[in-house]
Amino acid sequence: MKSGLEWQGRLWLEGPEGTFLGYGRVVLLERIREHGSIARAAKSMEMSYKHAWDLLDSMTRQAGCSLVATVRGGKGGGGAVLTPAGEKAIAVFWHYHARFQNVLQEMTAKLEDVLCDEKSVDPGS
Amino acid sequence: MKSGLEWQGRLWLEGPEGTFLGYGRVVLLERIREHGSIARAAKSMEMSYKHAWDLLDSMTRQAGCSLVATVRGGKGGGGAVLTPAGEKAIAVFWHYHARFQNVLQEMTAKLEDVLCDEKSVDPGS
DNA sequence: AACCGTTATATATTGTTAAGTATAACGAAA
DNA sequence: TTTCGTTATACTTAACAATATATAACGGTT
Repeated sequence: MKSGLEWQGRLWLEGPEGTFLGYGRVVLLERIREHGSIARAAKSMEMSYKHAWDLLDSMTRQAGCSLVATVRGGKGGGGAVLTPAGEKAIAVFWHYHARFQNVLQEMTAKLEDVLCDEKSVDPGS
Repeated sequence: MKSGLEWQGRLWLEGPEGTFLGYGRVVLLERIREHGSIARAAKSMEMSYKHAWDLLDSMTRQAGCSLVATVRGGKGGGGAVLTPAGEKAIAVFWHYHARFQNVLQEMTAKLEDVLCDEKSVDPGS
């Protein structure tokens, strides 16, 4: 990384309605697992409840099943826990995300120096 | 791709000020090469001139040299052509972008079916 | 000298995305 | 039956990004 530049990227799983599973959505799922409610999960990542709910709604519609099971009323007012599908979604995403990051890192390592000196246009290995 | 889902991603080269080189910026450079002016390049991709100019300015500052050489006044009012650095930027980006797309395609091919049935949480190979 | 389409730059407008706010329904527990 | 914090939903406001518009400078050509 002689040039001070590095390859970066975003990864998401594309579904029929656009994004199905991406970084933010997976973090949201993890926060729900951690906090036991959509409201507290959203607050913990400075996201509005509405936005969080919309994301979950989008995921649920595209997955064909709920990734979280919600409860209204009752002790504590209700809450939300991950379904097995929700757990799997997290695991699958991080699995591929790790690969993805490795590729970016390799690409950065191979990135040769500078554009500005009068050299060839060969992009490298 | 049994599930109808596919991995998608965005790739960019990160510099000191954020994005240095990404898909849209590279297409802009190519359009400048094609049209010979920033104004026509921007119009050809339904981008405002200002936005195009800002992108070029950002690239120039981060590269440490101009990726396009501009001329004001004169025949036709002026224009812009790519510098060798600009040509190299295009070549480098597409080189890595192709790799990147290959990885996404491989990942999609390995993506196993569905989240919703009661199976293991194993993310696959 | 006047003209032209461009670069370069500033300011205003639009449009989109997310946050903010409000309200109703929920239902176990006190 | 009242209370509680939540889910679920609608509506409003704010933040941001990009477009749109405006203006000056440029300099070869006519």
